[in-house]
Amino acid sequence: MTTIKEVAKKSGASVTAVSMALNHREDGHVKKDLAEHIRKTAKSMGYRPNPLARSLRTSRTRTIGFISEEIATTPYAGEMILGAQDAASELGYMMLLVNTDGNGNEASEIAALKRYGVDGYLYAKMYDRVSNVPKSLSHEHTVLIDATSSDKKIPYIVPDEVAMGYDATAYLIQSGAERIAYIGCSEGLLAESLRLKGYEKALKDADRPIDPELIVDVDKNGGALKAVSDLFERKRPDAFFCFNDARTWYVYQCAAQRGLEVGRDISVVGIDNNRIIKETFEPQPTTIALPHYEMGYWGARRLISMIEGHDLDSGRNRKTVAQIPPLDAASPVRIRCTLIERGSVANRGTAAGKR
Amino acid sequence: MTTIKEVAKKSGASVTAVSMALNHREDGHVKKDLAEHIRKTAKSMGYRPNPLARSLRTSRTRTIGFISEEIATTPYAGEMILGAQDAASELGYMMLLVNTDGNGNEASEIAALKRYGVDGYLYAKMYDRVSNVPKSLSHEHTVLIDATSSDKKIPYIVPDEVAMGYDATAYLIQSGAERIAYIGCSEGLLAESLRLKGYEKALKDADRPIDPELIVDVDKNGGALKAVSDLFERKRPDAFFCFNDARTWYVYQCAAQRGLEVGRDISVVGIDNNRIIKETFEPQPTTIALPHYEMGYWGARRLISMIEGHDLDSGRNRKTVAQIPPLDAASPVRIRCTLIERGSVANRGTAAGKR
DNA sequence: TTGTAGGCGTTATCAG
DNA sequence: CTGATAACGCCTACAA
Repeated sequence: MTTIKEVAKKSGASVTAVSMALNHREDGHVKKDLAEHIRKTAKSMGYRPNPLARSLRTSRTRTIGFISEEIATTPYAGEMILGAQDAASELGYMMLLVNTDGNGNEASEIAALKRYGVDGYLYAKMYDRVSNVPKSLSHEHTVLIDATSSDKKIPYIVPDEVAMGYDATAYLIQSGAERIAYIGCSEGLLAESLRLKGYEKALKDADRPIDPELIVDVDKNGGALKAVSDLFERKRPDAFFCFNDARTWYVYQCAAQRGLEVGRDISVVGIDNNRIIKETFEPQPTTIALPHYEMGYWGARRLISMIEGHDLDSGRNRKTVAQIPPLDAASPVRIRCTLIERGSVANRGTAAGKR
Repeated sequence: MTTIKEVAKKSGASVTAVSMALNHREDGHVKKDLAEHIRKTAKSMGYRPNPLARSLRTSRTRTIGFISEEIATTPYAGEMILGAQDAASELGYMMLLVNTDGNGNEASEIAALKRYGVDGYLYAKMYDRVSNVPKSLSHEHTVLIDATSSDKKIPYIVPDEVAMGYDATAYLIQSGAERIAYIGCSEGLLAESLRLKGYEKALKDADRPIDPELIVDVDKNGGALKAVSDLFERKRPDAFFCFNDARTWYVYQCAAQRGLEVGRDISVVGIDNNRIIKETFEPQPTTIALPHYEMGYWGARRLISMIEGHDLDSGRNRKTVAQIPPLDAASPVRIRCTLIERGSVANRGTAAGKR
């Protein structure tokens, strides 16, 4: 590891000059061409500042802590972590990861992060609900991901569930569907009521009636399958908006039992896509992708902009992000999701069907 | 943050004495009771060493780097990360996480980890294959996870695929199955041939013939379903060992089409368990859990033992681990997996069926 | 415009 | 046994 001192010696300048030049603080301190010269020799020597030494001095580490409850309980955690890591990497930050197991190790993990001097915290939940960051974080730079903060000081970032429901439903309407069913979830999740709200709004905006009989909340396994089956018999829907992939499965299953073909007789839009669905269903359901990657990505960027006290350049993220959330501090960020077409929507000669 | 200097002042000892006492290096340097006294006041002041300062001096950081290719491409990554993080946390280490995207950012991410001074590297792949760590890591403390190293200097840790196939098949044999089919994967994965080997060995050990017609390698979607369907017609197997959850789905689907009931007419043992399967199948397939958590956990422990140059106490891991791998440096570690019964095995009045 | 010196919190060396 | 003191690499007053 080459040090600042060695650069100084080689470039014939003082340590101060080198430090100044390397941090682009030449202002009225170091002559322009000397600064250039220093930077060039530094580069040629492959000089990289030692983050430890720098941090010890500045008490800033250019690291952020990612705190996740039960990282592995959902398959989405990986996406979120990846997004956050991508943003951190783009901005020259490192990410420290800790897991909390719900058994009270949270405090000690956070304490560990504090000791290592992270500049800020990403506090990640695994599905949107009203939540609070622990008091030990409330005065630190913190962003809450995938949960709604009740503490208005803490920015949070959640999927735009209403838009999901709206987009899915509007898409089905556009494609010419007549009786659009909503297969919801009986667990009382926040996402459930919000997606339903979007569904209803889309119908209303299209001057369609809302038929409560087309809306079913189902649980799991046999019971759920039966409930969906009953719906098929009762209302013969020609389109389905499904709360999640398990619900999509029930619909496909019921359709198969009746000899109905997805993409011809019925249309299906689902949320997210399990690997099983990818490897077993034909045609693939049209899907709204859950924005876990984006939540991680924008959460980390937001956090770092707070840390650095200024807005960041717009991200050059390699994944397509439907909408760049504003970075003004107060408001929550709602991420709009992307619709992925997969040919499971019947072409009824209309706009969406024709695409 | 209280510093060593403050502790020195309060306890009336010198900084040196405090440092010695706190690191339990009193040996012949600090009187036993003074050391005790120092430790007590340090504790009462809530003193915690500043890792940055310590690292600057010792050039050891008590951090490890977790390098993962495309963290989010499989749902298992979360498990692996979690396992590694748990082990690190237990042993007082922090984990820095970086992602490599296969587009050549690997070198720069590793360089970043190096600059931050991590003590060792976990190089994680997402399924077992023959692989090498990049040259930049070959002289560092490195453990390869979920891949077989061709460089014999690098320890690696992989699932015991043969044991998986053996256990699953032996279990089906014990439960009284007659015609045990193997539904494999046509992608040519290492896991595929190893699990098949286990399947064959179990049959051989039980003096059962190996019927090639009971062994099918299938791809995905419709083609796979048809192949499994043909197998049902051709051989009427009464038990199935499935390479993964998608294969399990094909079997359930074919059974349903024929009015066969899993757990009564046929027995199924699968690998791993997708959420869709959990929420839709009844009864649940008997499953062999993939050991991603364990690979992460034991990988990190192995790494840290290398870093510290000595074996570690046996882990008090909160998850049950089938077998504690030996920590002798040279050999690869193969993790034996856990069989999880879920009532999908027909009770034919035999040992396994009765459990 | 440049260079010197002090300090961030630790650990390690080396006289007392 | 004990306690100054010098590093570790970097930043930044402040003096030249």
